[in-house]
Amino acid sequence: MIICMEPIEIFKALSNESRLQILHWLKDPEKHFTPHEGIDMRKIGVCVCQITDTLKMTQSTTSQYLSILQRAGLVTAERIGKYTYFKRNEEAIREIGAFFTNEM
Amino acid sequence: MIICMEPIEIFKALSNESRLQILHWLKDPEKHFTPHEGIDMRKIGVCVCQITDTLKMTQSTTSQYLSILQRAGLVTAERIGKYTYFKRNEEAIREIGAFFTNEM
DNA sequence: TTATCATATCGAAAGTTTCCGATGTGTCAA
DNA sequence: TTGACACATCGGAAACTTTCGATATGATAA
Repeated sequence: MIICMEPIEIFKALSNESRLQILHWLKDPEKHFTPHEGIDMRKIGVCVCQITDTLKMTQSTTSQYLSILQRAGLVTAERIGKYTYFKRNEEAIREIGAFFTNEM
Repeated sequence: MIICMEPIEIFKALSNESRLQILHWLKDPEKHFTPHEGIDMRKIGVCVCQITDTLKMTQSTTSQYLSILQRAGLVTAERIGKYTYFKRNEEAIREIGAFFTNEM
């Protein structure tokens, strides 16, 4: 187990339709977002404003939800210039799947 | 997918220390409960009053938590005489693990 | 049939989550 | 160096969850 998991934090983060939605969109970012030029969405991520648009909630709510997902370890953030790009933490998600299968 | 899953309901059910605890105890019932005579805890389950004792919360809370776990499909209940025996739904739990690994 | 035990359900106080608008902070371009 | 944009954070109203005690329901035994 490389990533330190707080199962309750993870399950809480996943207990909300919008956050589940975001995680799902980020699985296939090309389908749901337009890339910034020079940014590979799959490698770097998607910025908060694009997620805000797709989510149809305020920037404030989107930012909070992303930070809940980040604290749970489900996504990672990278700031480039004025944008912060979020992408799935596939390794952590795989480990949670394994945890569920083996420990639950 | 045999069992109909509501991921949000499942994650909500798992977002609570006591409910996670119950699910964990039921994995190895011999370790945490005393069997009723003639009842194989692994096959039939554990009654609400024993779970109440181990949980150290009221009967009312325990009963509600079990019913949340049941609605999420994580446990099943069987009434025998005046007792209701709850046990893990191993198949559903396995499917949730698979769902997590494949769909999340 | 009534008393008793096991369980479920109701109603409520306290705590948490959801989601917002307003405001603060970091970055870049003019 | 200021204006504008992207993002984070604060404070709060409404909705939901946690947990309880009281009470209802179901089953059995006397």
